[in-house]
Amino acid sequence: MLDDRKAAVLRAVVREYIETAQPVGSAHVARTGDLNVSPATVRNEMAALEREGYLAQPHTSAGRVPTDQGYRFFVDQLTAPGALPAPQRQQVREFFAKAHGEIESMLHDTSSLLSGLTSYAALVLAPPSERATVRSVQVVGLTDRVAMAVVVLSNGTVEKAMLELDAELGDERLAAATSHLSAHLEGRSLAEDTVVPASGDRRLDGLVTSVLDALGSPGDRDHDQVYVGGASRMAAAFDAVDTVRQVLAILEQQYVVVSLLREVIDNEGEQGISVSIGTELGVQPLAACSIVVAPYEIEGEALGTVGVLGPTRMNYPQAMAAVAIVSERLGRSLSA
Amino acid sequence: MLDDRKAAVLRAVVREYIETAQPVGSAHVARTGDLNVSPATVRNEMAALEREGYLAQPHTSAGRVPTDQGYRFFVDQLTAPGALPAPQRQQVREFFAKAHGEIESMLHDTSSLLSGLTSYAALVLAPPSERATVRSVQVVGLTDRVAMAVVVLSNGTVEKAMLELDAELGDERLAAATSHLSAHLEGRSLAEDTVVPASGDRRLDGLVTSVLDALGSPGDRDHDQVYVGGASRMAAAFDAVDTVRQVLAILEQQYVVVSLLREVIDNEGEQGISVSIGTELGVQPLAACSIVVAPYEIEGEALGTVGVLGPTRMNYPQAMAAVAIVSERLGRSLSA
DNA sequence: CGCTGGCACTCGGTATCATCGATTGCCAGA
DNA sequence: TCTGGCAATCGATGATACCGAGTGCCAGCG
Repeated sequence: MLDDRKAAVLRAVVREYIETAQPVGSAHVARTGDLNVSPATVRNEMAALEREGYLAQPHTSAGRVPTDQGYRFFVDQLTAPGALPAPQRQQVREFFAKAHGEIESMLHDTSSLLSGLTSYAALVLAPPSERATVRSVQVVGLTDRVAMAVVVLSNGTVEKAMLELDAELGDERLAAATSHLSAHLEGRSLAEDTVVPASGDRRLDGLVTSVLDALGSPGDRDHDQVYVGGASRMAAAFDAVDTVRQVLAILEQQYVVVSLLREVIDNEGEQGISVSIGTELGVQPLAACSIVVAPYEIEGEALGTVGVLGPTRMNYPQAMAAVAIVSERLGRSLSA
Repeated sequence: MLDDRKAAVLRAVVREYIETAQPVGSAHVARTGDLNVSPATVRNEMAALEREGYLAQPHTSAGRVPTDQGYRFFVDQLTAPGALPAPQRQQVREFFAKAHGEIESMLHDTSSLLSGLTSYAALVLAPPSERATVRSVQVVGLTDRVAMAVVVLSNGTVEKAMLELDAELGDERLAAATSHLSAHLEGRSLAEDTVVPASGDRRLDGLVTSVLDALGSPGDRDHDQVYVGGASRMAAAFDAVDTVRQVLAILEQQYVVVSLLREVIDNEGEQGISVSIGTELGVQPLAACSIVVAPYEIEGEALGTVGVLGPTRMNYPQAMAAVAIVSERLGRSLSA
C-alpha cells in the first residue's frame, strides 16, 4: 500500500506528533527518521501521503498531522505492542501479587492501575455473570411486605433483587421459597430459562415467580458493570474544555461505554488487542479519541474486557503494551 | 455587621456575578438594585465592602467580584433557600413516585437527578450500615479453598466478604458456620463488637472468626459509599482546563469526597442545609468550588447526606432549594 | 529518473502600539 | 450625606508589522 519510505515518513510523523502534539514539519522528519534524505524529499512524500489521506495540514505552511487513517496504518503496520518500561512492569506485578478479594473491588482497582500506567482513562468491563452458576439462593424478609432475594454465583458475584409482596408472608413461606429455589437453581446459570416446577402452593409459587422475574430483569443490562478509572486524565489530554465535557459526559453513561467496548472488540479479528480510532468509534463526541481494548480470559474463555480511552494522538505502543499485560494478568489472577 | 445599604449592594453584586460570571460595576448595581442611589454612592459602598473583605477587584478599573467571605454573608444573611421552578418540582415528584427497588440504584439515580436539577455535580452519601441489623448470614463455598460470607441487612444492603481458607472445608462445616453465625448475629448490627461464643469445634471456630474479621474490616471505610453524579458538568463551570482536571481528580477519590461531606455537615449547626464555600473546604484544588449539603433522614434519624458541588459562583438559592427538596423526598422515599 | 538545494510564498503566532470603553477614586458642590 | 463631574487606570480590541516555520515548485546534479 505504501512504499517503505512513505511508511517511514508516516511513522516518524505519528511518533513525533504523539510526543509533542504539534504539527510535524519536513525538517524534523528528515532529521529524526532513519532515512537519510533531504527535507525536500520528505516534503514530496508528505504531499503524497496527504493526497492519500494519511496526513492533514491544519493550514497551509504548518506541519502535517496524522489523520485517523494515518493512525490506523501506524497501528496496523508500523508498530508492535512494545514493551512496558521496567518500573511499570514491576508495578503491575506487585499489584496483582497483592490483589485478592472481591471481584468488584479488584476490577475497580484494576481500572485505577491501568489509568495510572497509561495516563489515560481506563475501562474495565466485568465478565457477564451468565456463565457463572448459582451457588446459593436465599429469600430474606426485610419488612412486612418487602423481601430480598440474594443469589451467590460461582464467580464470587452476588445478585440481589427487591421484591414488593402483595401480601404479608411469614418467615416459613420465605424459607420454603428459599429451599424450593435452591433445589432447582443451584448448579445452573441464571441465564438459562430455568423452569422451576410448581409446588402446588399457590402463594408460594407466586413468590417464586416474582423472585425469578426480579432476578431476570436486571440480568440483561445491569450486569455489564463497567469500571471507569482516571476519567480526570481526559482533562489533561485536551485543551478545549468543551471537548473534555463531552467526553466525560459519554463516560458517565455506562451503557454507552459498554456497547462501545463490545463493538471495538467485535470489530477486529479476535487476536487479542483491538484499537478503534477517532471516527471509527461512531460517537461524535469521541471523534478526537481512540480506544485500545483487549479481552481477558478466565479459565481460557474470553469474558471481560479491559481498555483505555485516550486522545487519538495517544501513545499506541505504550497503551497497547499496558492493556496487554493488564488483561493477561487480570485474567490469570481471576482464574486462580 | 453590614448596614442595609451595604448589604443590598453586596446582594446585587453576588446575584449579578452568579448570573454573568463577569465583574460587576457600580452602574449595574445602581440600575439593578432596588436602592435608588447614584453609581457614585454605590462606588463608595463597594470600596468599603472591599476594605472589609466582601468584594475584590480582579484589577483596577474592573468591576467587583465577591470573595468567599462575600458569598458567605450572602448565603447566611441575604438569601433564603428559594423555591424550585415548577417543572423541576414536578420532575422531582415524578422521580420519587417511580423510584423503588434497591437502595444502591436509587441513590445512584438520585445523584443523576440532583445533578440535572442544578447543573452541578451531585454527591449522595449512603447511610452507614452500622445502624442496620443483620437479617441473614450465610457462608457459601465457591471453590475448594475460597468461601464467601454474605450478610443481608435490614436496610436492604448486602455485605459480602471473601474468605481464603487454610484447609479444605466441606459443605457441612460451612453450613454449621452459617447456622452458628445466624444464631448469634441476626437482629444485631454489624457495628457492635459482636462476640460469638465458641462452639468447641476448633476448625469451625476458626472459620467463624475469619468471617467476622472479613466482615468487620471493610465496614469502616467501604461502607461510606458515595455516588457522584454529573461530574462532567464541572467542566462547564470552569474555563481553565487544569482546574477541571484537579476538581475531577478529587471527585475520583471516594474517601476525600466522603470526609468532605462529613466535615461540611458537622461544621454548621445541624439545622438542615449547610454550605461550605471555597477555601472553607480546606482542599486547595477546590478553592474555586462550593458545596451545598443536607442530611436526609430515614425514620427520623439523620443518616446519609446529599449535596452538590459547584463553582463558588454557583446559584446558591437554587442549589439549596434543590438539595432541600431532594434530601427531604429521598428520606421519605427510603423510609417507606 | 530521482534526489537535492534554492527560493519565493503562505500564514499563523507574537510583539507593538493606539484606541476604546468600562470603571474607579476623588473632589467639590448641592 | 449624596451626587455629578472628571481625570486616571487598565484590560480588551484591533491594526500593523514582522518573524519564522514550513510549504510547493523548479532547475540542476548524480
